[in-house]
Amino acid sequence: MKINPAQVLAPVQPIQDAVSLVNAYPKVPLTVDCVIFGFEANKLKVLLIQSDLAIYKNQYSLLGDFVRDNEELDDAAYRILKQRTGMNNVFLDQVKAFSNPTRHPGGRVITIAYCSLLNIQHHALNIHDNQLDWFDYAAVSEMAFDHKEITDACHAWLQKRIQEHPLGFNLLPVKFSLRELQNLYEAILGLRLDRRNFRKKFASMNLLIDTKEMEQDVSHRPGKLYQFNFEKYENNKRKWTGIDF
Amino acid sequence: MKINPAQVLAPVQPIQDAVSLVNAYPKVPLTVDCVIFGFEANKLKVLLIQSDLAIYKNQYSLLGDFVRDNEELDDAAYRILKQRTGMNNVFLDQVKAFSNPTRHPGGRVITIAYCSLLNIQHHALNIHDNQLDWFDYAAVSEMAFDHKEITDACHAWLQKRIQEHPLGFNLLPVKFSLRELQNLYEAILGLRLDRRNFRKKFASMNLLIDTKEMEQDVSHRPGKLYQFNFEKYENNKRKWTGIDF
DNA sequence: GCAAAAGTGTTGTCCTTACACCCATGC
DNA sequence: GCATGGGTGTAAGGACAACACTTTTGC
Repeated sequence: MKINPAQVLAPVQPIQDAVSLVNAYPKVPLTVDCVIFGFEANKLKVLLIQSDLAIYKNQYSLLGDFVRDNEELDDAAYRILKQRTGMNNVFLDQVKAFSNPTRHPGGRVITIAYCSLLNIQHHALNIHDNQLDWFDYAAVSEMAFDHKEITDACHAWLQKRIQEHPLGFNLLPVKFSLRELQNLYEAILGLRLDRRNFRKKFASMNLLIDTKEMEQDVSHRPGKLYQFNFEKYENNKRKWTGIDF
Repeated sequence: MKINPAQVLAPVQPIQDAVSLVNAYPKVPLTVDCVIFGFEANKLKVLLIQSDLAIYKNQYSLLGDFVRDNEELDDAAYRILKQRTGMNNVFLDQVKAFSNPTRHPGGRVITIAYCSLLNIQHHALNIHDNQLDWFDYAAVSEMAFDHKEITDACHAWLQKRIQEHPLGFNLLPVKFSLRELQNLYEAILGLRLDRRNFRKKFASMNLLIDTKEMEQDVSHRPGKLYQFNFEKYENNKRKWTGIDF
């Protein structure tokens, strides 16, 4: 881009009317899309809906909606989550904006992707719509729009986050066994972890509360059930982790 | 939100015309804002411009612009960067979308924040506009719009990222001394690091190339100059870092 | 020779990894 | 009693934190 020196050096006229300035901006359709992860049968699951667009017949897409007038992005994502799952107080975090001009067949639509984690067994979970289904994340290879790309980005985000923050507990019941927790990490990270070292690691954190309860209805020796001590975690977060790359 | 069961169970009519669907979406003005960091005199700097809005007279704001029709967000951010600094090939990464409906006095504007890192001494750096200035990040307490919040979010993002990825080199000349590198980390992280351990850490990574050159024009014993070996880094990235929170 | 920063090693502690056996329960 | 996973300890190696003195250069 060539810069016109006269223009650069011209005295700046303050803009009196911010409203007319904003009205002169081009406007774009904006949506949020929620990548809703669950965990069941030792698999990471993702909640998808049959696409309602004819050109994506028989394909599935993320749960999304356009952003309403004066609606915060976080609120829009919560609205979708609540509407589709009936649940409140669900983990939700903004991940990334996707803006490829050809990502939507109806023309340019920019979307903000959110990652949500919820407990599939939660009593409040209420999947109303028979177009909705849980899919194995690992088995989903094709989706409508660029939703596969968005889902993969959220999965990568989750892999990294789960190592550094106690997010994973959102995918489990409030009370869980160490085996469930380890299976969760293994499913998300796609690797096997040493059982003794895994348990030692969590024991040394001192962030698991022993509920004094045991697993029920398992066909083997029942394990202890724990709760995560979010309060203690929040009070002891540290910031410096050390340079490492 | 109350769900109407009749509506839920009604057979889904595939939408034939994606274009008219998208045309029915509400549209919002969308901008990108670049938090451009530099490093000089052992301070983290941020490049700001005098606000052109009358209500923010004498305040400074980030470099931003609206997103053009069919323009990718990344491209919009690069365009702003190139236009304002004259530089290409600058580090740039999307950080977060900000959507508070009252963040812009002219009405609702959603913005996508980008973090950019550049070398203030780079020969190609060409600050055309006399409304533009570098400010100490630590000394900026007030900015137009929600730009202080955005800048702080990018700073927090940078603090975390610099510990895990070799971003910091973008703020330094291609050839730099270990002292410069350590000063950079200390400025960004806001803490003091042990010099011997810092040097040992980088030595043990084997990612610094000894240029066999020395600092010039310093009033003390000159240090060796190094380059970062980006190629080797890219080929040896590892993914598992261990659970730690 | 003095000021300023470069350059360098060791030790103790902690964390991580690898690895194997007995125990409790359901069937 | 057998299958299944629960629960546990140790030793070696690697990373990190703390710490002080000599060297080189400009002035």
